[in-house]
Amino acid sequence: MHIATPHTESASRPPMPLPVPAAIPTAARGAARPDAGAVCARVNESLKLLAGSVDLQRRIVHAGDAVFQGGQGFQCLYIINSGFFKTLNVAADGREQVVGLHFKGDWMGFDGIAHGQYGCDAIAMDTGEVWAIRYDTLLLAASRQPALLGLLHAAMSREISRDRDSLLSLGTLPADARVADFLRYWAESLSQRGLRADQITLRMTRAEIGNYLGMTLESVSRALSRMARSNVIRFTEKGRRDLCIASTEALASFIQAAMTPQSRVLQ
Amino acid sequence: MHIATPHTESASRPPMPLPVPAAIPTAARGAARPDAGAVCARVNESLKLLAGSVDLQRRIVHAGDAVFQGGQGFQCLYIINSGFFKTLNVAADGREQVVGLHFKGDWMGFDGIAHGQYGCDAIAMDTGEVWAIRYDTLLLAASRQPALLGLLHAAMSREISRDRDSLLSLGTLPADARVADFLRYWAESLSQRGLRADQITLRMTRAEIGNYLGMTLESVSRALSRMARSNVIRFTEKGRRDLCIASTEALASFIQAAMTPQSRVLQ
DNA sequence: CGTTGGGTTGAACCCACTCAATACGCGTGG
DNA sequence: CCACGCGTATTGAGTGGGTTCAACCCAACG
Repeated sequence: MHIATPHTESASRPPMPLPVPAAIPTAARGAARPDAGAVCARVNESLKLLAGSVDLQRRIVHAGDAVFQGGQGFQCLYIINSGFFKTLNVAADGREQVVGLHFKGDWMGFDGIAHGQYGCDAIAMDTGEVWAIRYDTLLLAASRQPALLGLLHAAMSREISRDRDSLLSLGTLPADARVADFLRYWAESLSQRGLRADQITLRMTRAEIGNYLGMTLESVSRALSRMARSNVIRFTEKGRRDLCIASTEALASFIQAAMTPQSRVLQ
Repeated sequence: MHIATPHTESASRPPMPLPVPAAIPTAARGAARPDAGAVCARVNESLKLLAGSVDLQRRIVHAGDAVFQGGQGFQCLYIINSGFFKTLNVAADGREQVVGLHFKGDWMGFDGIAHGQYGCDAIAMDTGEVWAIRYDTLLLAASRQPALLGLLHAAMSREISRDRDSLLSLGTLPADARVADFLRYWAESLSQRGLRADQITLRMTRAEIGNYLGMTLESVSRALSRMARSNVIRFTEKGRRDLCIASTEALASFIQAAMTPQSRVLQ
């Protein structure tokens, strides 16, 4: 695989540098992960900026409420101020799948911009607050305050990156590793919002988790049981939806171990 | 791989406080698919608008060339004027997967906006031409010509929708159906660009297709063989990478048949 | 020619699914 | 209070779809 030559252009403007390094080491590729504190600060700054400069409508939602539904006419983007949300994609033949999990500071509804109507359902997983911002109003405000445009584009860009990470996980990891990676992602999202990440309460049933990860609820249950047996996680006495993560290193090594064929050492 | 329905919604509350139509019929959800002619017109209009109002650099690439690479500093967005491209996502531990296929009129590089560096590799699958547009220059031009912003946002929105459709396919379809759906998507993309969609030449090896669809190259080969045996596709005499699609209806019914458990009727 | 990369097909294995039984927590109503 | 139903979770047994390993074919190419 060799880099394209910046072809000699006829009507090329003089100052147009295209820096293309010859090779990028694999280690440096995934290194773009910012630390939790910085992300937390960015989230709060963004929310403050939005609240101070755009006309928005606050909305309280409860578990099971739909913020919007697929097929509904697009008008608003939604920013999460608090709570946990999932987006549900539905195919024409009825297949449906959870395709995204969303936390404080995340935006929802981007898929409505192109088609004029939302492409999936956004469902609250517990009580929370979302800010509805009319897309046209946002664009108007952004023309006077370019920082708003930066927020919008960064949020869309992050969404695309995240979806591709999900694709990578779905396509290359076995079931146990997918479940572990799901917990890692959830914990990382919490810690990036300034919440404690060692003790997390899943807001989804095993069936929902399995749907999100492309497997059955039994496989999810077995994976969690194996992780508990390996002391990677520990269930609290409150129920089987609250669990403690011993250490992120243990999680990572469990994922790595689950990827090798001869794992399944202890059931 | 059949998944239990995630709609648990046990906590259904009477009020439903949002301006949400009570129920959206499943048939109306996926009905947002515009016809091929309209898409083709939109693509050409967009390219013309861009070429006429933004400072861009044309670049010729050949099969295997990288337009940009993950980890490289973000500066430009790339619009495809001709050719076929794939985007490759690479995890920190070395796993890599094709996460997107891109055709004329598509944009690439969105994932670089948020993190300041690209998150995946963009590779040409044959000879083609991309237009490089500096992101800051584009924003500047958009401030005087809001239509440019509309193009950008629509392209990002479509990218997000497309990624979610991929997630749905990976998570809910068995191997044979995924391969068939891949062909359907490819043919649809061609027809939306005004190219003939009944006779397509795959620009990927079986291994690449399998990687994109989360399966092995042998499974891809077997799936294609079964489709050929079922007269859903037909290989041309030129080689095993060119094939004819008998009819889109046959493709759709093959996908549907592959989803039911008791398929595998004829080997 | 021999070599190499891509593709197909068969056989055996195994991970994840299906089916099933059991247990647990919770709200409801007798 | 307990009984009951319901949704959820766990675990086992058996099956099957997809993988792994292998052999083989074919076209391109030096």
